[in-house]
Amino acid sequence: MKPIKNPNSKPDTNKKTPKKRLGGRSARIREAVFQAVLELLNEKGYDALSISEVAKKAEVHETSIYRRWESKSNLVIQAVMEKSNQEIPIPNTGALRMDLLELLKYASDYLQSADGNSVIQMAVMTMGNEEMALSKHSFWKEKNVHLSIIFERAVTRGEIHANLDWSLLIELLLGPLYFRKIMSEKELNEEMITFIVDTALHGIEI
Amino acid sequence: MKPIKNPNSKPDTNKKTPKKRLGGRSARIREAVFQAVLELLNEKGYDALSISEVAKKAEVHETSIYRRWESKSNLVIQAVMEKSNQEIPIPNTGALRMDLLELLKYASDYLQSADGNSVIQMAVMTMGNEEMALSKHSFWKEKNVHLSIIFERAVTRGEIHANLDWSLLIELLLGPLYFRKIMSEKELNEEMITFIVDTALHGIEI
DNA sequence: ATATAAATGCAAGTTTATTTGCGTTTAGAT
DNA sequence: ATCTAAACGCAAATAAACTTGCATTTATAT
Repeated sequence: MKPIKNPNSKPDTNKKTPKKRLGGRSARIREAVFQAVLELLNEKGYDALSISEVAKKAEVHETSIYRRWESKSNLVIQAVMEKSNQEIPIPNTGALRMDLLELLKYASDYLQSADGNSVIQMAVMTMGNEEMALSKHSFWKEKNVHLSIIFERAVTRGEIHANLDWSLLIELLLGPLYFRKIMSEKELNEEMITFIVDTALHGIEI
Repeated sequence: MKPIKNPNSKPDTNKKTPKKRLGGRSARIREAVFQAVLELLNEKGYDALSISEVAKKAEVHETSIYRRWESKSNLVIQAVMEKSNQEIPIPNTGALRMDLLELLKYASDYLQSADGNSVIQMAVMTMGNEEMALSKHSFWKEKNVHLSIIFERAVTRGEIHANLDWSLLIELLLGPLYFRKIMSEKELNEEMITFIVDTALHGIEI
């Protein structure tokens, strides 16, 4: 017999919220579904990705996906954000120029990988979504703070001025990579990286 | 993936080719549909946009849309590309720095408008689609060529070397704007534009 | 003006996406 | 070990997206 909710009952002030299941089968399904989403996203792009295909690839019933994630966009965003949560390795070569060359090499490889593709697609999808844009922004602020150590070390070594706005510099360095990746068919190669780093560093008067 | 039909493609040289109708009712419907697409794209975003809604808003039967544009993605990219086909006004102030400041100001305003939003969404949407990516790439190559006049004038004035790779420079200038627009909630302001232009110009040794 | 067939409208179809009801499995609590 | 209900699988229903055949309109060539 189905329990009937009494509309006159007092609101549940206790912390007796429904006990979510995070382990076991639920966790396995979550992983399998996210994995399938990322593979399909890279294979066919967001537009052509279908829930039923995800279900087939993850060997999960599609009803389960509909009930847990509500919509395709929500599902994809969850999958991509979890995947992109890995920390960026911060180079520490002892010289700013070399650090930046390594950083941009890493960023290029990433952008040209399946995961990088997904991250870009997700970033743009969330442009119109207030709530999801918030997560993305704070996510990027964290990355930004994380990258600042490169510039702090450079200040310590006396390579740059302490009052340099390094967040602007990061945008100047990474922006062109994203731009080329989105707009052009050209690869993100050594020549481009060198041009960006050297122009930027010379530009800020090193 | 579905075969893509491009209504804008030039008639081929074969004499037995069907004679396309470009004027009258066809043109009116085309305009009404594109207008509806752009409005709905800004209102609800790509994901939530449906052909039937477009048909209703444009007062056209949805069958006509399906037959002419084949797919949602194709329809949207055609509409956005036509809209973004307005030529970029090329500044001609007599000095490269001022030209670039004006160019980036224009690009910023555009990126922060409804149309700019659509263009970015489309650009990313088409990353996974071979055929559509081609249109986008040649579209951007044209823009690139169009922008080159700024640098040709600067060479004539002796402001930069003739062998400067200005397509790389364009990526360095515009990339950061796109990057901030996609990843951050910060506005594309004067400070950023000045930083980009001055760092770039100083970087390439003006 | 007339003829031709391209483009559209309309009324069906079909196929894919999404929801719902219900029985089964199982994570987490006692 | 046992109990409870969250999460799942399955089948069947509904809704939305897309297609097709045919009649009508109309852009364009003659």
